[in-house]
Amino acid sequence: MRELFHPDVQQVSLASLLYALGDPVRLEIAQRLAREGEQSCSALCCDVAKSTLSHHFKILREAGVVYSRKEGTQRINSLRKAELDQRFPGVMDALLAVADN
Amino acid sequence: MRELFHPDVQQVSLASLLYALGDPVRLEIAQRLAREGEQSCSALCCDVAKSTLSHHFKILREAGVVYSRKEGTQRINSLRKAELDQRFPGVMDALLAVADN
DNA sequence: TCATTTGTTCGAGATTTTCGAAACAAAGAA
DNA sequence: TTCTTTGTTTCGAAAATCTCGAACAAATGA
Repeated sequence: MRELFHPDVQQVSLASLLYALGDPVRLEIAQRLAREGEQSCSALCCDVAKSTLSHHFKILREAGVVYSRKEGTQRINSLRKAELDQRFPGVMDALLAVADN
Repeated sequence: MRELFHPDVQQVSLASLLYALGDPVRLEIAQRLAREGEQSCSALCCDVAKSTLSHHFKILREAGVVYSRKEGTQRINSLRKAELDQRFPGVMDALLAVADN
C-alpha cells in the first residue's frame, strides 16, 4: 500500500468540505470517527462494497476530513479535527452536535 | 408559474443539507441570501445558464434551504434561517461565519 | 515460501450533473 | 390583445460520480 495524499486543510474550500460530508455514508464515517476515535476502514464497514468504501475514504481524505496512516496491513483513520477547527471554526462542532438526527 | 414544493425542514436530513450546500454556486447563493436578504433569481445571477440556475434553486428548495415566493413575474428567494436554526442548531451560523474563505 | 488479511486500483455499467437551446407559463405593460 | 420579462421545464449530449466485482499490492503469519 502506497502512502496516500493528504492536502493542506488550509487550501480546502468550504464547498469541498460540505460536498465530502454531503453523503450519508461519508457523514456517518466522520461522525463515528469523532465519537469513537480513530479506527480502521474495516471497523467502519457499512453495507457497501469494499471498493466503494475505499472510494468514500478517498473523497474524505482529499477534502481534508480524514487522515489515514498505515499500520500493518491496516489503515487507521482519524478525523483531522484540530486542523478543521482552525480552518473552519465552529463548523465541525456544530455538525457533530447535530449529527444524531 | 406554478407554486413550488417546499418540504418541512424537520424532515430534511443533515446529509441533504450538506449536499445542497456542497456546491460553489449553491453555497454562494445561500451566503448572499443571508447577507443581502431576500432577492430574485436574476439578482443573484451568477455566470451559469438560466436553466442551471433554476436547477440549483430546485435543489436548495428541496433541501429546505430556500423559500421562493411569487411576486409578479419574479420569484423572491429567502433563506429559511429560523427553521434551519431550529432543525440544525448552530450549523448555519457556523457555516455563514466561515463562508468568506 | 505460500496463504491470509486489509485496502487500493481498474474497468464497466448506471446514475447524476451540467449546459445550451427551445418551449412553456404567468404576470405586467404597451 | 400583443409584447416583454422572469423563471420553470424538457430535450439531448458531454462530463462527472457512484457502485460493484475482479485484480493487484503490501504486510503478517503459518
